[in-house]
Amino acid sequence: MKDTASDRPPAAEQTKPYHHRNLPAALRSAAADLVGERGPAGFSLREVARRAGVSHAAPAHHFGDTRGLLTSLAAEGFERLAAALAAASEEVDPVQRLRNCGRAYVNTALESPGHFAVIFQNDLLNEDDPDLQHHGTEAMMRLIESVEALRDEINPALDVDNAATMCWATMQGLVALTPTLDHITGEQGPTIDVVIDALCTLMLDGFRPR
Amino acid sequence: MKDTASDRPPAAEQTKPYHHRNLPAALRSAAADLVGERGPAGFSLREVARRAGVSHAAPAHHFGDTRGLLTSLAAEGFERLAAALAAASEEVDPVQRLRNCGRAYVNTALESPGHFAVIFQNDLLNEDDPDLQHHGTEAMMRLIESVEALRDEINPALDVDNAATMCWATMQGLVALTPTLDHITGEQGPTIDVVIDALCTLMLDGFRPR
DNA sequence: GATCAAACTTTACGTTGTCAACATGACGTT
DNA sequence: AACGTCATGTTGACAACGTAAAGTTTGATC
Repeated sequence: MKDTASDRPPAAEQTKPYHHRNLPAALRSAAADLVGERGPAGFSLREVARRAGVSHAAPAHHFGDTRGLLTSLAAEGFERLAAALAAASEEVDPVQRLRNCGRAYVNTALESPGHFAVIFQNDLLNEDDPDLQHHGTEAMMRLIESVEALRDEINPALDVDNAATMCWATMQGLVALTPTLDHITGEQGPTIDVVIDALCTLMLDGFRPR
Repeated sequence: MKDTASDRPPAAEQTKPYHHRNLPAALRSAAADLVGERGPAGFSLREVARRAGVSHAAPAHHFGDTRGLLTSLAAEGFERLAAALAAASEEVDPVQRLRNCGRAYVNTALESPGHFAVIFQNDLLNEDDPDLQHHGTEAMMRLIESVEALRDEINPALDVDNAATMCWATMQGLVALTPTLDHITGEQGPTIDVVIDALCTLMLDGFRPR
């Protein structure tokens, strides 16, 4: 029964902190997989523990409770988003830069479906968690910077906060609704890429002075 | 114990079908309240039954299981949305009409938070439910009709499906994200009404020919 | 090498969703 | 009017879940 935990004594690649090399990350990963497969409703702390190969009470020592784990997952999602937006912001042309941000948002969401399925579900999260707020504001700031660059380029009167909120809401709405709308209209909706580009064009035009 | 169910023998307004005058509707109402209070994660079949004053297994006879009840709730949400969009579509000016639809969407969402909290959570719903699909397509058709009217007025080349998807995604994204964004940015975000009107203006301008 | 705290397991308890069995009321048929 | 039938609602049971408490193992530090 106990050889399973000791059959790999060497393989010291990382500074294996304790028994498990990195349980919190493993649990986050398993949680992301599970939520990605079954959605937030199909999530179960015990199932996550099972997939990580630990007992059902192990997660509590790192995340406290279910909300703690999902909050950590959401924070990681914001972290990935912030990184993707930062990478997309290397483009010098402000117009192209915002378009890159739009693509980066949707790509990140599609690559991390488990993270983005919980990111805006406040009833599942500890909204006051410092990590969550930190990475959330970081992502928002990346977007705001891109909108500011756009303002400086095409329209000094552009309301940055307003425009950034519109961008974010539009992107997230698109990500969240596309499957439902496809199903409602009979799997026949327009491709998400097409809608994204159309939306970016529409917003960029709209942000210009009259 | 049994007088509570028989203290109102007359008052035969509706053709009270059986014991309870209308349990399915009462359960939907209780479910909407509960989801509105605690979010989908705080939902519980037994708690809903408790609030409706019936035993914990009563809902199963009408909705099968939890998914069945939430699916019915979502269908009712789409029904309300379709009705609101229909009312908003009485405006004759196509531009003002679409703006009305935007306001109607957000108002309906704010008036029925429980319904809209589950409407796009596919992991909670039976996506193939006939009622859900019926009212969902009905709502979508109302929106498409308004976009068609706009196309006929301002731009014959407008891609209606694309534009309608953009409108819907934008509105829902706004409704879903506003609380989170407010919290992230420190309760300081722009009012939702302002963002809505700005978004409508932006879209309407964007839908015009170059 | 003994000690201590962190990491993990085990056990236990209350709640939940769902199922089967049961009771009750309404309605049509004869 | 009696009866059978089915929809309606209740009761009891069971496995899975989240969480807390107590116990066990492991790594680090003195």
